[in-house]
Amino acid sequence: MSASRTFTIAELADEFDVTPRAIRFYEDVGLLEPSRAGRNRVYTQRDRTRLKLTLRGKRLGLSLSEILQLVRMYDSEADTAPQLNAFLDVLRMHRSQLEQQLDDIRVMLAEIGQHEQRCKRLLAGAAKVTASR
Amino acid sequence: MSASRTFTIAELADEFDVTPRAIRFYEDVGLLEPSRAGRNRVYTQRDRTRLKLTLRGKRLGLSLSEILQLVRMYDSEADTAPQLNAFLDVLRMHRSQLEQQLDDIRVMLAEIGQHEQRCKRLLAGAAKVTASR
DNA sequence: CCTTACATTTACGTTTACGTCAACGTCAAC
DNA sequence: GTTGACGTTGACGTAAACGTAAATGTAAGG
Repeated sequence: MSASRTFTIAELADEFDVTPRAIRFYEDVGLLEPSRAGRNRVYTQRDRTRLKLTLRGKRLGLSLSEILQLVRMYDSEADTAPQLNAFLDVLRMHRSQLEQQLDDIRVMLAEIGQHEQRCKRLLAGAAKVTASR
Repeated sequence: MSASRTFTIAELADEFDVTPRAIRFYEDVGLLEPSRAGRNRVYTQRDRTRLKLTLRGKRLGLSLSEILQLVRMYDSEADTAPQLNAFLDVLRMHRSQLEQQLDDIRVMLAEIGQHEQRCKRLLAGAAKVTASR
């Protein structure tokens, strides 16, 4: 029946390459809600998922409070029309921000490509010069 | 001969929607190097481009010092083979990081899509219920 | 029993990226 | 001549996201 594995703080820290301090901090701001075995924290799969979401958000430059809003929204059982429409607005905002980031990334990747080509040309030239001596 | 337009700090601040304070701060950390007309700063097209790069970097979650490294690298006239190879290494690192971000964005966009669908379904349902009364 | 490894809380320290005055210069407009 | 509008340089304040040290608990192993 695989009673839905649990994790220690060190296991999660190892897996995601963050410090226990950071994980406790994420709990402080409300992103994680581990249960306890005595004093010690016990993390569920849900917490693990939350942590993964948190780190993904961080990689995209979101602040912890922004991430918190997101996960709360996703968890919330919005059901009234005003709530749902507000929800949709937030989703649209985030989508447009992500698309802005996609653009930014495309531009930067293109630039990186240019520089790589230049480097390679220069290296090829240098190799010839070296070989000719 | 369009003597390569210049800009005041307020013009740039307006155009990119940042405060003059932020722009001066970017100068403090070495990202901008405006000339002066008396006491006042005069920004060139080059500064404008730098500012654009800076803000793009920020949107992708880079720190100002990381951005500084990038623009310095791009400006540098690396020509020796070791320099060029080091350069290529950095480029590869940044590329893989950007690709990680691409992945993250794809995942988040997919999630947003799911939630949007759910919202719309619920709204459609609510509309029916409302209409039936 | 003692050490080692891992956990805890409390609390202060640090870096980053500006915000926010304060005090002043300057040039045009009234 | 003074009033804005815009610019300047300090200098201090602040929010975010942990780092780091101190003091303590506790379970397992030798």
